[in-house]
Amino acid sequence: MTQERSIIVEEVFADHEHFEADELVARLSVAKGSRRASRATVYRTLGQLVDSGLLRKVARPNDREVYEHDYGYPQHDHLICKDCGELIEFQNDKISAIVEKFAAEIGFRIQDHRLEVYGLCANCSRPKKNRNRKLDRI
Amino acid sequence: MTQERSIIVEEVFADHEHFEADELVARLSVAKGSRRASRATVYRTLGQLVDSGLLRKVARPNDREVYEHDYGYPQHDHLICKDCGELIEFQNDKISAIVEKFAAEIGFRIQDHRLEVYGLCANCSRPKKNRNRKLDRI
DNA sequence: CTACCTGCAAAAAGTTTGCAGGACA
DNA sequence: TGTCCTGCAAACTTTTTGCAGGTAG
Repeated sequence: MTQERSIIVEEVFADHEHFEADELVARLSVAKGSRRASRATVYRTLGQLVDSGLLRKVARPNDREVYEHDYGYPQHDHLICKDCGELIEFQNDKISAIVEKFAAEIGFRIQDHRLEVYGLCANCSRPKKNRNRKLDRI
Repeated sequence: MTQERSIIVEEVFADHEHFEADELVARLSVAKGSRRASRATVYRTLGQLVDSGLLRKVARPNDREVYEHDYGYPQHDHLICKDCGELIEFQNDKISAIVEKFAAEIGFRIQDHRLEVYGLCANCSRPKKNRNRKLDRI
């Protein structure tokens, strides 16, 4: 356990938000009381946290892997807003059951799954907000 | 409609297999009776086919986008073997229904979804075959 | 003391894009 | 003829890796 790993783990588990590797790198590349960590170390440590089951990769909305806590949290999936990028968690006992039944029939051994539902969140699907958004971009 | 686009479309819709962009590029970079297409054109055309709803991206098993026909084919999802990479299609009326119900409750407007179930296919989960596989790699 | 870890910078892998010339209609 | 398309190569993005020096235990 090194200083770098400890600051990475602290930052990752400070809250239960979803995050991207690059964003974490950005937060950790500015020194916090002489503690910081480099890009390479952040990626290496994230890989270890995933391997050890503390984190999992949940989606890839913009070609960047999104991570979330996996230890002690129930299985769930995500709705992903294509406009603002928000991730909404949702529970799914039945879906797992359906998938498991099918897998059993064909002898497939499930390790995990990933359900990504794309669309527009309540906010972004309001016409007026959408129009403002588009104008803002010009 | 150019020669290049027509050969790409022909190749893509020649069968109903899943495919990766790079593999398609490889097939099309060798001339077929003076007809071929470059990497850039293949990527550009694939993007258009996805936008127009003829293709969709279904998974990303090895950091490469996997495409399949979307026009005229029923909604389905995939089991993905982590060992051999095989994609197994499976139908899922109930899953869509469950997701739609939840989305409706929170005002989320679904556009599409992607369920990727990872694990080992019947073949690869047989202990003996696995052992052979590992030895083969050395 | 030894093994493992870090940072840097360069490499990788897949995909996108600028540009100059070429094909479609 | 004008516009859109193609091919090449270079650019880009995210993530990984080689290497030389540093830290944990």
